[in-house]
Amino acid sequence: MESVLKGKIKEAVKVLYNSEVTDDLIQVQETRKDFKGDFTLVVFPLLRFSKNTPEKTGESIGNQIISTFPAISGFNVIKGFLNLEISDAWWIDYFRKMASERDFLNKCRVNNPETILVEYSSPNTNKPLHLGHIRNNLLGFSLYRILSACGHKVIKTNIVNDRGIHICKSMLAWKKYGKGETPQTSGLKGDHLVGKYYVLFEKEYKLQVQDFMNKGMAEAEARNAAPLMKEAREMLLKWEADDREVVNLWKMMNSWVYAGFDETYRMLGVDFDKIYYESETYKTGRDVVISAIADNILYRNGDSSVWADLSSEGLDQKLLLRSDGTAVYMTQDIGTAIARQNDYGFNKCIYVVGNEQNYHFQVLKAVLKKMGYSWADGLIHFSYGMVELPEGKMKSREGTVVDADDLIEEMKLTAREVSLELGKLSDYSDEDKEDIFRKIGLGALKYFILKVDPRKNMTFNPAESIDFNGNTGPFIQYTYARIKSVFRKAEQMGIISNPSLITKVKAESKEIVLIKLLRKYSEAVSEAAAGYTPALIANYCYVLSKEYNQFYHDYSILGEDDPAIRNFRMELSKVVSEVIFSAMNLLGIEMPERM
RNA sequence: GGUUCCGUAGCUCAGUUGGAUAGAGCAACAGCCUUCUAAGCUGUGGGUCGCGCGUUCGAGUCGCGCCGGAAUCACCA
Repeated sequence: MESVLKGKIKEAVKVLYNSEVTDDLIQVQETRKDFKGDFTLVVFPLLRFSKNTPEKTGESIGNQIISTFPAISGFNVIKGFLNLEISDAWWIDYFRKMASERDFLNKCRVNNPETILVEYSSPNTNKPLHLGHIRNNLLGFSLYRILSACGHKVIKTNIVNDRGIHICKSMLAWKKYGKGETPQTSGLKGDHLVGKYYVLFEKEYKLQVQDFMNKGMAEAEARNAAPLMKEAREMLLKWEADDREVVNLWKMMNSWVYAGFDETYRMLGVDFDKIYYESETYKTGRDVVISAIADNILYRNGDSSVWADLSSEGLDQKLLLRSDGTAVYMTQDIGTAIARQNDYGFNKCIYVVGNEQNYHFQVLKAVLKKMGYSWADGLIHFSYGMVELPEGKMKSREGTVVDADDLIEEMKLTAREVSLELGKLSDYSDEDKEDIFRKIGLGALKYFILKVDPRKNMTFNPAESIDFNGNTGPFIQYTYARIKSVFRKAEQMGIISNPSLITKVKAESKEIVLIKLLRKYSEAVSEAAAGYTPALIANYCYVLSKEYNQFYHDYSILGEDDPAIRNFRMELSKVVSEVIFSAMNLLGIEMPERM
């Protein structure tokens, strides 16, 4: 419609002022709610052609268009804005096509699909997932759904940081103090069990450091000298030397962690197509780095450490191999990126990683390009903001970390409480009820996180539990469940709607507003994909739900006597429910049929 | 100190490529269930868009400078 309209305006300007206008001067936007009309032409840029006042210019163009374009039923001019009114008949006809063809779900498909890897989650194997990981996982998974909806081939991937000194710490503590404790014997989830020993290590280690410091040692020295740290380092060396006992312990404890993670992922409803392990990819990175020295791309320092000089790219010197030859984080990310390009030949690889690593990814890209990998242009750091508590950053040392499993459980409990209080599900089996509680609790959590612009830091206040009213997941789920309820009732009454029977009924303004909103769905998905912003879809869902609830409140659907109007309202409701379902699905949020 | 990001109502957040009188929710207060689900709907109050200058017919949005906050600048990950 906009492009047709722009064409007409262009014609009108030519007829009126004998001037060819470039497209960028024709600014058509949706008319603001508080004015009459559907589309608004901003006339200021056209004054140079009309050589007249904004009001007169608007009048002339409006008159010219209304006489040549039947879809326009009227217009008004306020200041420099020409508000064009589209006839209800046109909107209803538009809706009839939309409802009949049901093509609103894939209008956002691109012409040239790409192969895109989305990396998200990226946990360490020494502690359970927390709220920050939840944001990460939800963003990554939603991005996968959104890009897939646009027709891209998307591979969900994860990089597990399963090696290094941190995991040796948990292993060592378990060996020393664990007395053979397992998830089975303790009843603890595997990741929590391992996390417990990581915390225990830090606690004992701190005591040792303090002890040395009390004897007059400097802190840095004490940290190095503490026997626990020495032992952990020895363990790491043994691991790198493939020491059988250490490797077996490592495998066992990691398997506990993975079982724990899998459960959290299952609860969150996220999964992966391909998981990479740092323990496997760091070697590739190391080999590539070493061969790049021979090509003079990288250089070796006097102490035999290896560096990249990125000063010509406006960056700094970056270490890639330590003087003892071992790999750093950057090295393994180089290896992983190359492995992924070999495995999938991706056009883009999107890293869902917190904004604290902005510099890291700038360097990663620069190093790969320096090494001659032109595909490195396709590496994209989807940098999202931190989740903070009212008193600031979450700190594991101070025990202020919000545990993922706890939070999920809490959300389900709250959903149960609210639901039971409202008592609308009394005829459901316990199993069905629990499933609904889960959908609502998780829906509230996911929406709470995804509705915020990913780039921004966000605040989570544990004291005020996540809301179920207003701009929330359950509000949107409720809107959906209401529509479903209408159709259950319709079935009982034997009323069936049919999109092909939509005729030019007299529509209420709220109904036209809904049609306009539905029309914008694919646009919202495209924009969310282009800008990597699931929040746009969340906001779209809210606006649509809010508008529908007003309509629902003000008008009767099944109680409407005029069969044509009833049919139209039923179809309108049905398409709204389908769009809500589909949009929320892009956020990974499930919809209950009743609640 | 260098670089990057952020600053909108008491709180949590929206705000399209610069467009008209800056919007929601929560919290507070006042209403609406004999009717398709009240997890809803309606209304009231609440703002120096951090501050200043500039570009423009027009700036919450763009540029520059301050103020405030965050991240990063490791032979950590």
